[in-house]
Amino acid sequence: MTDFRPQQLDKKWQQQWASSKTFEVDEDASRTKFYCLEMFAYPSGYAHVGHLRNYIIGDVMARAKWMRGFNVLHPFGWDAFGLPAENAAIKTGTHPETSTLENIAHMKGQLQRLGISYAWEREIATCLPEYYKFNQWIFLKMLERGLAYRKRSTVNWCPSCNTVLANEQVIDGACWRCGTIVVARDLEQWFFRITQYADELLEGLESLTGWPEKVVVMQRNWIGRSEGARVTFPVAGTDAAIEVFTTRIDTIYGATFVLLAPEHPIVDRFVKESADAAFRERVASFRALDREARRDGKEGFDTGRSALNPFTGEEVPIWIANFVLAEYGTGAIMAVPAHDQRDFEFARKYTLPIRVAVQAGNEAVTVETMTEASTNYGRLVDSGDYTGQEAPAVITRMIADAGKRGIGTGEVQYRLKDWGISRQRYWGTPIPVVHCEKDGVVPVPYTDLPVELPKIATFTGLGDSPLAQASEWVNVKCPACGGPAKRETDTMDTFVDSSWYFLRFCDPGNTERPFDPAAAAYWMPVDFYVGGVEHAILHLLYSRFFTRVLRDIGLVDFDEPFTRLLTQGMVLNNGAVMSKSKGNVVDPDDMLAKYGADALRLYVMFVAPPEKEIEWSDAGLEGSFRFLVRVWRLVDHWAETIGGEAIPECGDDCTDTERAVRRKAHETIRRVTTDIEDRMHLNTAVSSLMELVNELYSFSDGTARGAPTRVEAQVGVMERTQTIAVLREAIDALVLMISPFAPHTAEELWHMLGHAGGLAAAKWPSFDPKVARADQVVVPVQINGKLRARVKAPADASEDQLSEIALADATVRTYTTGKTIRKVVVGKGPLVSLVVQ
RNA sequence: GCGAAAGUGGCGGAAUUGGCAGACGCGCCGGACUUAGGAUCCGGUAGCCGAAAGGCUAUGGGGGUUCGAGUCCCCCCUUUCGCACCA
Repeated sequence: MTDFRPQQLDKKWQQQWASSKTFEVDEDASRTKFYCLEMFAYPSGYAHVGHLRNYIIGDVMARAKWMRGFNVLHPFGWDAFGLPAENAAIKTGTHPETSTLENIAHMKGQLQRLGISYAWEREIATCLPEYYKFNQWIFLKMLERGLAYRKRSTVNWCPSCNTVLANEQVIDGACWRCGTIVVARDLEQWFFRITQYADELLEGLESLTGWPEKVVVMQRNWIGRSEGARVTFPVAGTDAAIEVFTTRIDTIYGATFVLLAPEHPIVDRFVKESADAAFRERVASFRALDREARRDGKEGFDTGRSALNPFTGEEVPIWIANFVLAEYGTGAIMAVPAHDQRDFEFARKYTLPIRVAVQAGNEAVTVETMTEASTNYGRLVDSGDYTGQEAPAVITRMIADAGKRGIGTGEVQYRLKDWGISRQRYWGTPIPVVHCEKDGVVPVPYTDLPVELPKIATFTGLGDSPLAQASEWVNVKCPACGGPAKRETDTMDTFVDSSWYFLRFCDPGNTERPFDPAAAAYWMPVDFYVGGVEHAILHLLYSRFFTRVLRDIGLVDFDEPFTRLLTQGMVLNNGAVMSKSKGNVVDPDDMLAKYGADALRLYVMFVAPPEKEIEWSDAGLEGSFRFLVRVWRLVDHWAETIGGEAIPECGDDCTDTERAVRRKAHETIRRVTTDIEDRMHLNTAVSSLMELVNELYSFSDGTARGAPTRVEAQVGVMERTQTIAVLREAIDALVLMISPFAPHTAEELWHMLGHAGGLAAAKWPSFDPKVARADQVVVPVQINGKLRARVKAPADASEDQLSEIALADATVRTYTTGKTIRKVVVGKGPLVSLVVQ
């Protein structure tokens, strides 16, 4: 008996994989590629077991694919720029670069101790100039194409992080990272024109059949396409006009007032022209409200002005309302209280007129009786020439008429905004432009890339942009005129880094371009992508955007970067997500010291399907460890006896028991293979392997103490070459199939079984349906819907034969004698169902 | 409020297309081996009735379709997640 010492095996095989470069790959046109990727990590310095789950999921997939003959790219890297390192520098004085590189080294060690099969020579870190040079390269390309542009705009400012946030980084009016309430601030910013791709990003979702529906829906909602019309309402008594966006132009005869966002530009004019100090104040106080406060209730006030409804010619009052969003549509709406719930509430609150313009449904809607807005489409009433016509056709007609009369036009609006990428931070990619007094914004020439981050010694956390302090770096000659100029001191949002890193892995050493298009053509798209659902919108949408931009630049020739997406569930402990502050983290190194990497890997895969959240359990881990010990003992027990035997041909000379073991082995191969490859049910794959082990134990009873086994107790049974061959086949298959989950143990066992060469070179076992098929099947018999008997039948029995056998059965006959058999159904399974009366 | 997913033993979870509900594991109970067992092996373990054979009841609740429903349809309850004035 050889002892199972997982810690030694971990070390031995990890060294072996590293020294023989087992997982390093090259393009090979003769082989089918498989690109398996887990979302790269922010190097916080320490990963608890909750962080490790998706790497294990990816590794199981990668290793299984490897054995199935694919050329597997399985790389890893670091999302290494970002706020936490800079915040730490402010606190401790440690330079972000120092702490980041240390953190990377530590976390890399953690992943290596888990035995994840990464092609480490492709490792990338976004904070290195070799990488971010190409953030800058892509930025310049986008600038050339008008996809990167500058605009002055109100942005979200986090007073705590001292930086601008993208819309997507604001959650419920608060900073996504620190939770501080965001305030508005006006700054000159860089934007990526993602809205130019809005329709394409939306349509592309249709093709993402390998993504969870949930994520597709979230993206669709985020893009938020809506078709409608822009209609012009002239302001009475002036040459000005207010444009509104509406999806319900069919209700325009019911528009009884116009609402403006407090920030709407025309409000400035009203304020300027107004002598009323109270009016000014109300405007100012409305503008000061954050999103949170505006949600509390619908508030508004009259501007004293009125607008002309271009369809009716009627004058309607103009109000300012807190719930009208300045950043959506035109920042102004026509209010139709009869047919919009929000307008209805507003009208009732301020007793503004309500007028019905559409009748939907059977019961007529009247202003007097309605208690809520009637929002369904229907037949128009009191709508001039359009009266009696029906939506949606009338909408098309009204938009066309508005166009002819020059009072409106069809328009599509998106909830999606252009992506603000400027960050007033140090630890990020410098934006490669200079500001020249004479030439304005001048791009840094490609030949001068990368614009390297200067070393800054002290981090105060005060001021707008830390880079502004590095005066030697800031002051440069203008690339265009040679005169004095200043570098841009903002850095890029780190989501830029992560929007194309998966492409860099295809060719991480390229110094001329982000990557070689030929390499990307071979490896991309990513076949299997694993990561947290928290990236369902931002990272995944930006990556889809970047992929299209790079396509238009000519670097890739596909649209969608990720074919199949798996969003793994979180790991909870004591009902909560693991976090240091909650004090419920489980340290992987503790677990490795106690049980080894394989038990940890196996447990995390077995306890629940990958996309579900799991609750950490020491007892569960212990159970997985026990299972590995069982496997170890089984193989150890038989290794010598069964060495060198060929795969059996189980003919008539095999016993029933032998045939049963072969059947179980092949059935397990079938189940594990489909569970891993088709269904991603890794938990049931493991349970199938456990069943096989149980079967082999009852066959061979491989106890630790060498107690007489059942098989050995039968005289002469071990002389049967068939027995040995059957065991050999089953045990080989077991070790092969367990290897993606428990690679260290499997490598050692494979070696013990006398196989030359590592498992990565071994072939996944193949399933033989002929072997898996039983000669006899047990057929359940239902009588009036209740299970009453089981009968034995030949596996290839026809439906008629099955009914015959069932009806002849003694138990069945106790239910049928003296009664009429009304119906006999033979179902899949097979199964016989009788209706008896 | 809108949208999505889910609800199965003491627990985590199985059940692939409508076909034997509870695989597999944890826990618990019993046995074997033992000076000992928290090691290992074997067996049992949804609930109720029964000595047993067996029967009855069970997949959040209520209806329906079907020879047959955890699975499909309708209504309701609960939980989780996402979105939340997007005109």
